[in-house]
Amino acid sequence: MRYWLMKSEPAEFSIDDLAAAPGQTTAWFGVRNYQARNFMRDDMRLGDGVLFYHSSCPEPGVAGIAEVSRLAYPDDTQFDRDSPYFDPKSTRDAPRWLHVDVRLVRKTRLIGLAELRGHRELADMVILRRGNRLSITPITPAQWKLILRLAERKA
DNA sequence: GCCAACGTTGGC
DNA sequence: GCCAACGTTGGC
Repeated sequence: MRYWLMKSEPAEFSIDDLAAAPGQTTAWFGVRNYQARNFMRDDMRLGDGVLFYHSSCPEPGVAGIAEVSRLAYPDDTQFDRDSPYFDPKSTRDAPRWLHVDVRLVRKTRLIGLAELRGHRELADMVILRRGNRLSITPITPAQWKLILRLAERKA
């Protein structure tokens, strides 16, 4: 069992959108970075823990807990000419982009970036490192435990 | 809107 | 295979 942090821009897909989705589940469509794809394709297992992170928004931070509910399969948006995620170089026979499904476990209070940075034990979180833009990053069991504990605290 | 950091592209 | 140019990310 592994743990992950997955970024989403709430203007595009927020924790509330996930809560409102059928089965409170979504395909993690739109990833177009090989490293992030490889995490989904090669390393994610059913039941892996996911921190749902809001990025590029007024209040960036962890907004909820989710879990991997389906192993990697092709991302349909790569074949859709009308999608911003269309990839003309990808084919049905050899799809370039895969994604997992993610299911909501529960919303949490918003744990903001400043708060995350305030914890020495979280200093190694990939997302807190300077210049990091990777949209899917591994979380250690210790980091996971601490952040879940923070989630239970009052805002 | 700014800008640092980083990934990708494409000419050579 | 190098690397400059370019585009994107994402916090501020």
